[in-house]
Amino acid sequence: MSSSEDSMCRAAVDEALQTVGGKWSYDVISRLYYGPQRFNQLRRALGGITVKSLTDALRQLERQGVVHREVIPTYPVNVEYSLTEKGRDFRAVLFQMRAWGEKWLPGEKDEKAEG
Amino acid sequence: MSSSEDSMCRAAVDEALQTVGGKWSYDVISRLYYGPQRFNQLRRALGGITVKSLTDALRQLERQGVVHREVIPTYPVNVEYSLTEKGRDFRAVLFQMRAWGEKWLPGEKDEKAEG
DNA sequence: CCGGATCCGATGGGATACTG
DNA sequence: CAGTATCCCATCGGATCCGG
Repeated sequence: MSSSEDSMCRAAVDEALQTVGGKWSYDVISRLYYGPQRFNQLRRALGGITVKSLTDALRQLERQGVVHREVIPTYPVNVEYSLTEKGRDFRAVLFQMRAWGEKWLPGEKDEKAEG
Repeated sequence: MSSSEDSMCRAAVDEALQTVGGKWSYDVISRLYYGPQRFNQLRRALGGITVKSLTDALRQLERQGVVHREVIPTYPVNVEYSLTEKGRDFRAVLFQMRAWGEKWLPGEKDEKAEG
């Protein structure tokens, strides 16, 4: 495997960063792990997020193929958002982030193994 | 144990996001994996990064305990930056990001220089 | 109910000048 | 060499109005 390629590494990591980089990206993705949700359903779940912020976040995730957007032609229109396989697969990244964060969060760990 | 806590999950993931969230954070960390480096050494390695951007990135990483800053009182002053254990441990996160990114990057499926 | 359009304040990153 | 201080602009995120 490529062990010293910086450039291609960059692009791959960048893809992940764009996915969770936004302020609400993580929250949106987290909610969608519970299953498909409609727009205002997400809005309510995320508390004080504004329409534009949520739209932007969803559009970004959609462009990356992380989120799938399905329009259900009822009246009024219903739009359902769900995670794609790529999105579900992203759990591994979040999990790793969380593991690292919890391990090194300040103050939470008293035992400072001096090595 | 934390199996379904969203809030603490958030804090942990947030810690990771703050670490790589900045535009240059990833590049700085990557360079430091090669070993301790001085300020201008980093600057040159990172190409067109400005003084302020590099300073900001390093300060942020320093605050989080990811990077260690050591002043060597020579003349002129030398300052050496290196990764802490927390920083070195972050490789797992970057690795996971990279793995996911490479797996799902659009169209870039073909492998290069396969032995 | 979903979300596009627009204005606005906060923030981040870059360029330049100057200092210890 | 290693920054600090300052100004500037691009982008982000939020609020509001409006249309499908």
